[in-house]
Amino acid sequence: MKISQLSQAAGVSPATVKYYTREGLVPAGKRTGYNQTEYDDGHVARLRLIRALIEVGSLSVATTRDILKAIDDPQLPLGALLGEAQKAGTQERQGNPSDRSMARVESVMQARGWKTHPGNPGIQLAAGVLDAYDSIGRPDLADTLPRYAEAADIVAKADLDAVERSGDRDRMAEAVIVGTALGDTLLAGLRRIAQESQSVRRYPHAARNSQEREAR
Amino acid sequence: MKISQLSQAAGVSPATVKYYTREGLVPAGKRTGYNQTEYDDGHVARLRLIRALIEVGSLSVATTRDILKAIDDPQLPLGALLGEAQKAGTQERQGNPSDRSMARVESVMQARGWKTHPGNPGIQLAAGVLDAYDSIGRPDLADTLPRYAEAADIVAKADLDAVERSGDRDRMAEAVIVGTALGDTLLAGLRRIAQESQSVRRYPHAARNSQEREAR
DNA sequence: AACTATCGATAGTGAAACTATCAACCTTAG
DNA sequence: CTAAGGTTGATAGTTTCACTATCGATAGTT
Repeated sequence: MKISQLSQAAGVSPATVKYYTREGLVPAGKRTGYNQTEYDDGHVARLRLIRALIEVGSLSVATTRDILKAIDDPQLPLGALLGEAQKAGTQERQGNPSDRSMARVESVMQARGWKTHPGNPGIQLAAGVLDAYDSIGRPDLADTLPRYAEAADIVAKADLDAVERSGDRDRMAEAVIVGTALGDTLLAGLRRIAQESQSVRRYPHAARNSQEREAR
Repeated sequence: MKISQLSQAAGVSPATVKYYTREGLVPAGKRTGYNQTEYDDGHVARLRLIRALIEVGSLSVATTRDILKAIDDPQLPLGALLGEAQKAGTQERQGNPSDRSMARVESVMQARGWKTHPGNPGIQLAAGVLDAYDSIGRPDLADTLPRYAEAADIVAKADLDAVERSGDRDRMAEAVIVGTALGDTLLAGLRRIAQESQSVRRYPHAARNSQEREAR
């Protein structure tokens, strides 16, 4: 398969295929001459995965590269892979969270019986949100925390079940990566549906015509 | 309060204050001379809110502007405000989702008794993720859908409760906006904690030392 | 009077994610 | 066999985003 066919099959431009290859997201094809390189179905699958992570999961090219590297390492145990996957959607927090917010997150963890290593990126992420609630003068919004945690538990169980059902190590690895990265988006979508539904149920008289101007 | 004091109080540079003012995220201060403008505490609060939405919620400046405009419009009913808030984190989907995925999302909605208007951005978002699962050859990952929906329901109820507890219209409006935008991040964080916890519970022997290299 | 701060306007910067161009060089239809 | 067209890696250019810097005019401060 030549680059134009690969490009066609995967739905990305040849220039982009080259770019991803340079950046190390796609393995180089098999050179068969000065200007001939042979690609295969594995390349097509890889490109589709990349596009899904970038477009649907909103990952950066650099994050996607790191994650794919983890999948490609057959030595890496699943636990470590999960650690890599979790870094997606967790852009390096700069100002680290306050002790107070960290303590609140830890108290929720204790309440749910959650145990992780202390560097889990989700802890910083959650604590950062609590700090943000404080900084805008809305500490009351943090009251949702236990119920969010209950929801997170349900999702995490579903995630791990999906990984277990996947079969061999490589498919499990893929499920970890994809489930974590795209799962955030899926959950966000469902949350929006549920929110509007709840809103309609509680305020049946609310005007919603402003939402008609979708087509702009 | 002069711009340097505002800048100090809110933790953003004077240049950035000017930029946000130009872009319409912050109302102009009260001019008191050719080169004097007076700002107040409302400006400080607004800037803190902006920083929270952009840094913690990862919203773009343009999306933040649109959302703030909705808060500022006292005519806009809460339902319409929710619609605006929901557009955050829902970057215009370009290729619209397949009928098959839309149908799957709708079937979950029916199962949970969810009712929304058809243009709800979450529907497209969720269906897009299902399409992505298909495109990478992992339709099995969509089996998590009902359990994700259960979790979304719990979160949405917590969200609406928080809005109701907020008091007057303006605080409710703020809760809708902030809860939707930052809630995604909070949920993502908690999900990561719960995931690792589940993983540790199920695979107690998994090596996790690769996660020690946090400080890079 | 000297110094510093501020004003709006405009130009510049740096990162990210592509996209275009290039000259050299195969492949293949006619 | 040859001409048209596809392919190669390298490199340069483009676009968008979110700021950041500079400017000349002017105002308050010591």
